[in-house]
Amino acid sequence: MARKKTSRTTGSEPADDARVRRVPMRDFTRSLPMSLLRAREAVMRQFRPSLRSHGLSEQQWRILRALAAVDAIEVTELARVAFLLGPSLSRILRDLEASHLIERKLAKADLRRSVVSISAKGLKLIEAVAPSSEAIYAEITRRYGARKLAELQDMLHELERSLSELKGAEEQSVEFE
Amino acid sequence: MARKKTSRTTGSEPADDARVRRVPMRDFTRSLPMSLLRAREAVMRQFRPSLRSHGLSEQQWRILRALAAVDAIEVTELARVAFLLGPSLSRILRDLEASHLIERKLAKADLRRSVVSISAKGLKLIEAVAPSSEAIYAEITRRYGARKLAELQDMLHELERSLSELKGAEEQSVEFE
DNA sequence: GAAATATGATTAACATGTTAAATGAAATCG
DNA sequence: CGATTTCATTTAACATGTTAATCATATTTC
Repeated sequence: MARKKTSRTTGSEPADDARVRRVPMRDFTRSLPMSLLRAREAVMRQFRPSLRSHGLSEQQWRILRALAAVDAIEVTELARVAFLLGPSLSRILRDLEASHLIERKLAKADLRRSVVSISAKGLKLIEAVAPSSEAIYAEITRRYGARKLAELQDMLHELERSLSELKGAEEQSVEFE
Repeated sequence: MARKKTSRTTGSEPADDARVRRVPMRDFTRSLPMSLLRAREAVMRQFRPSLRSHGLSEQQWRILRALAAVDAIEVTELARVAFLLGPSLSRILRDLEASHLIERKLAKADLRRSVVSISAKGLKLIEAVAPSSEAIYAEITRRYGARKLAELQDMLHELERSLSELKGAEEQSVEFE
């Protein structure tokens, strides 16, 4: 029974008991998801200008880098390593193919599958972007500390690992609705 | 063993045997942005089913929680604490208001600003979601370890802090084009 | 005080995230 | 075999991310 709307008068300072949080929870600005989101944004903010100057989105860059590390790869596996959902990947591959940065062909053993590889043009683009990308990464490492960075990565992977078996607490208790 | 692009007359690429990576870079699947992305996804995967069962998106939940902690807040400040861009926030507030989960009024001192607060219905929703949310957070803490979790948070904040002054390495060298 | 400028919020346009449905091909069942 | 089921990918629909543009109000400048 919040009575905040009753005071549409000038007094933004309510005369009632409102004004303090009514539902005590952890300070969400310090929650783990928020910390991870902000940290990631702080990192990506460093890379985006460089990528953008080459006309690449963060996701396109992930895909090209994944492709540069292999000869060819199936779409499903590419989704896994680039950490993209199928529909997003499908659209981005369509555009990358139209830009001639990648190439596709059907897997002859299984016509449902298609196999993707990076083109010469795509490789050139990576070669153009890589120096600044590496320089930025080096500067981040320098600022934060190489040892600390490695430790952070270990802790992040351990977090991932420790949650990998969990199945989303009580959705079972509601999923029948 | 498919050597797919041997027949390309791209010229610029040497005729070396493809199939291995040609552009040596760090393994991007272990890059800091990817580690942060995967860790965050592993965490959010735990919360999403519960939120979804109450018809809430992750962003809507962030907004409601931010509003529950204050009496009222201006849109710009809300964007800052909920870590959302203006346009996203604008759309979500429109929908939350239509659902009567929040209320808005103009700031009388400055008619450009609007002030948002959570409604009684919104508070009830938070009270309904909070228990499972807290339980999930507790389980994550239990699995990963409370001390380790606190340490991880510290390291994430320090990463954020150490990058806060950086301005995006060499976009200056390209931004005039 | 009127014109110019700056600011807060929204809208526009397009890319991506996300879930469900559709499509086409392979595998399995009968 | 033929029907059904499973699987890989795409398409559809809608929410959100992201940058630019717009709109209304405030502030500044002259």
